Amino acid sequence: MRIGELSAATGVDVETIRYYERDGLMPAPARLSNGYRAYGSSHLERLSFIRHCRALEIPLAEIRRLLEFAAQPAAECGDIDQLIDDQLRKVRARLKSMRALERQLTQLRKRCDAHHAVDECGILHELVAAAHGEACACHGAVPVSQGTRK
Amino acid sequence: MRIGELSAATGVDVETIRYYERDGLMPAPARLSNGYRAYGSSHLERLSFIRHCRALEIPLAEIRRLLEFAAQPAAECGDIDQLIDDQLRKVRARLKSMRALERQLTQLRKRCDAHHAVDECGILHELVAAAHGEACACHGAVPVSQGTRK
DNA sequence: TAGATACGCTGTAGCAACTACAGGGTCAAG
DNA sequence: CTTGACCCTGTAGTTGCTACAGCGTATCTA
Repeated sequence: MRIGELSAATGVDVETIRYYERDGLMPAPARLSNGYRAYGSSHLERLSFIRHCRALEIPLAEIRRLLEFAAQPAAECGDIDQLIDDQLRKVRARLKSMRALERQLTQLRKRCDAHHAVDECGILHELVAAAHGEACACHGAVPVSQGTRK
Repeated sequence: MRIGELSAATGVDVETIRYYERDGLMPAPARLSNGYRAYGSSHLERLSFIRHCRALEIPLAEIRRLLEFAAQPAAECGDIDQLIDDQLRKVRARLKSMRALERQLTQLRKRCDAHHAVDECGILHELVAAAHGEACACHGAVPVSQGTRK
């Protein structure tokens, strides 16, 4: 299988596959005489595994750990449970802050339903009021600065 | 006000304030004779405004637009409504995918409650099964690849 | 057999929004 | 006069990709 076929089979972009290789998540495959990468079914499985974990938003570093565990069948699996627990905790915390966010934005949106001049816009007023430290449930309710990720 | 005081007053990291200046979100302040930045109350307000918007996870580019609107009080505010609507849409979409994510992870976590050997770990088994293309509600239910915000 | 097109290769730079130095200068207190 | 807290600039790192640029290779058609 060449890289384009692997890409088509998994839905993972070609550049992303090469990136995973550079990053050490995918083993370097054999090469054809022309230098093209030649993948086998083990690569396809591994890539699917990675992709599935990514769908669960597990970071690459953790996926790396999972893959190491999978290679050591006799080891204890406590760390795996831990890893999934951590991920679940992260997701739940994020969920909580997103819900607060939605509430805030919905409220803000209600402040201005019609089109009028900017200096009468309830949205901007509210945003500016917040800058003056007036009633505002946002600050502190939602984490502001982190590696944002997305 | 020196940068450290502005930082303490707003809770925004000193490095972040300098970053906002480089990025053009904060105007370059006057300098003291020793080269230290000297801020006034307008800077404090502007920084609070930015911070409040960031708490709503409005991207810096959009905040820049909001600040431009605020400087033109006579303009139409339709674009502001639009901006908040867009943000709300993004947040809701993300919320939906996070909920799906939480369900998946919770299910996965149930597969392994006790500590045993890795090759008996239900979590890893399920993850590997997914790599074989077996029953899996994740793929497609949750967006996998993008600039990962967060 | 030439040319178009699609695919592959490496290597580097860009995105968002910060964060973290390194390597220096300034200032007040003890 | 030294210690420590603060400030400066400039650059590089973070995460997970994505997008070139500039090249070679393979395949199909005319």
